[in-house]
Amino acid sequence: MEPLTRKEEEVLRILFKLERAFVKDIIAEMPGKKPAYSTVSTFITNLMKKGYVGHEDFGSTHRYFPLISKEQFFQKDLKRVVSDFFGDSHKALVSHFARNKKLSREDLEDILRMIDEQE
Amino acid sequence: MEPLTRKEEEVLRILFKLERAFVKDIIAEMPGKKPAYSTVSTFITNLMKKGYVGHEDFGSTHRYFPLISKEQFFQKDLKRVVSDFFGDSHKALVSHFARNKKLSREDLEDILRMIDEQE
DNA sequence: GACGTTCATCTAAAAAAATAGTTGTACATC
DNA sequence: GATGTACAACTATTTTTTTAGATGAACGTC
Repeated sequence: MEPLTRKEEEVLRILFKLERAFVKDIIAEMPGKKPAYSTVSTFITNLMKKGYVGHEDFGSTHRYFPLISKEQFFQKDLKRVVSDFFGDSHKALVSHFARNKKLSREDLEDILRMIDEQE
Repeated sequence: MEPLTRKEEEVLRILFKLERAFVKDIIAEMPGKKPAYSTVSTFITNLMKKGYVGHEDFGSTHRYFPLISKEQFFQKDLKRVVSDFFGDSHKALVSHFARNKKLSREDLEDILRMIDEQE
């Protein structure tokens, strides 16, 4: 799939968050100084050309939504973090969270139970 | 800290991997069509100006190394994945790994033991 | 049905990023 | 000490990205 520029990515992330949105909704979600309507509109057009975004007609205006899943989109980031930072060890990543108190004993026990049920 | 361009990031990631490297080592690590020496050299210069990279003299040449930790650098990616993809739940991320068989029961049990020892 | 508003689309401009040529110096070799 | 090589530093060019103005259509409203 064609790579995205930074701004295109930013818009797509907002679209994941909003699920479905008009251009003005996207602008509202953008932090700091708001870009011009046509600027954001250009990003959307590019995202559509590249196949990441679709739209549905809503009167004479369009409502946009992502065509790929969050999972697909974040996979490359996740992979990179796991491979480059944690040396390809998922376990190392989980340990990191546990050490930094982002995960409790209870959370992990819940997940173990989930594994058991799966089997 | 000043943001990096895509290529600058790429070079910094290679530098994390190699730990210490000459320009030619970095080029060797770059996939696909190799850029000119001076191109990579420019990226390094930018990384130095922005404070991400340092160098030590080695005869008349330089050996470069990262000035920030991997952890610092990957933190923003990790945060983004956890917040945007897993809705700020570290547990959701770990469950995801478990479901996709990236983590075994044994791994999780090891980590639980680690938590116990910590207390 | 004229007038204002909202929006998509087209086009163009400005800014930033990527790329590499050139130059001068240090060092090795013969 | 002339010649060649390797490299840093500087500069310039090309390409890509970001940005937004202009235009015209659709729609509401008075």
